[in-house]
Amino acid sequence: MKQKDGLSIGELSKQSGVNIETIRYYEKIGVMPAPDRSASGYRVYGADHLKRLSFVRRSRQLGFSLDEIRGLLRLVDGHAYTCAQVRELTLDHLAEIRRKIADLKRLERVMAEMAAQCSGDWAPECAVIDALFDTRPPAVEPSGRQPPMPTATSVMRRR
Amino acid sequence: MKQKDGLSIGELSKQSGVNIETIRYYEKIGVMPAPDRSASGYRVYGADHLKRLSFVRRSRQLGFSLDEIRGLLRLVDGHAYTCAQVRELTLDHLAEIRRKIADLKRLERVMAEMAAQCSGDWAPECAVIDALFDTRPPAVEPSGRQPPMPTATSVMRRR
DNA sequence: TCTTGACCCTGTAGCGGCTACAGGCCCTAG
DNA sequence: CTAGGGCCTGTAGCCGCTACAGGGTCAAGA
Repeated sequence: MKQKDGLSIGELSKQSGVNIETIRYYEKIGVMPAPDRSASGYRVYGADHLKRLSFVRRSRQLGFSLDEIRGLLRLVDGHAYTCAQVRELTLDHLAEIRRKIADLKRLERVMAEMAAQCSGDWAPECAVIDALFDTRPPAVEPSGRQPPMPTATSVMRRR
Repeated sequence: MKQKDGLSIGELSKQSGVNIETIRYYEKIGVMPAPDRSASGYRVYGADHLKRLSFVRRSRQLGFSLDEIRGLLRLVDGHAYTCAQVRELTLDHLAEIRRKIADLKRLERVMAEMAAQCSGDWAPECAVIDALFDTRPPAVEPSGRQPPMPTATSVMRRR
């Protein structure tokens, strides 16, 4: 029953580096097209699916949101994109990345200053805590509203 | 019925700069203690609540997760923290921020290179799209698993 | 005194981008 | 014929909020 280039979802997952559950999720939200099914209902993918999924993965790694990726794919699918359109999306995204870097650098400076106040000895009063309890408007004012700020804990959980 | 220092949730919100809904959320998840209630069931806050909420707000702005903030507050509440403990949390967090900056700088470089390839003229083939379709492992390998990557769309929605 | 409107209450559902089940079916090797 | 791996659907959870719906309360003005 195996057709040429017919990949199971597991094979597609391995070749693309995208989680099986994520592939199904992409299908559900319309980022990936629904593939053919085998007689028993298994998804069967072709080379085009692999190509598209790689596109999605790479775009995600570059920080594009799924919504932006949908936009890019719409352009590509319609063969109706101009280089200028794509360039604009790219530059928008680049600006966004630079804004985030600037925000994080401000954070870095404040945190480093706080840590520097800290002797490291035991002490009942701590400069960091004092600084955090300081109710004055903090030195770090993000350039926009701050993004969800993806939590150092996600990393801490990881270790 | 107004007791001295008795703040309504709306007043607390204004003075702390934290959204009303967010204050109630903090109470629900145990970051803020449940305050007294007026006869009619309204929350009544005191100066200590304002202080604590400011602490939370400031810590959030510095990128601490609510889980980390809970940790800090536990130390503070127990009066059992050593400066060294706090310092360690701070330095962990600082390292995390620096990691994110490094990741974003890699992104910035790749995106800038892609955009530079782009003439901006109309063209049926586009360097950016080509680069995204490139299935080779991308030049940008985040140092850990990449965080949720809080989407440029949240910004685009904003405008 | 009554009415208006601002405030407050609880509870639930939604966002993005997955991940992790539960409870099943299918397929192949031993 | 059985064990195990894969696959299927559907739902619930993660974080840190935000936005309702559908009520109760309170103070100022007519």
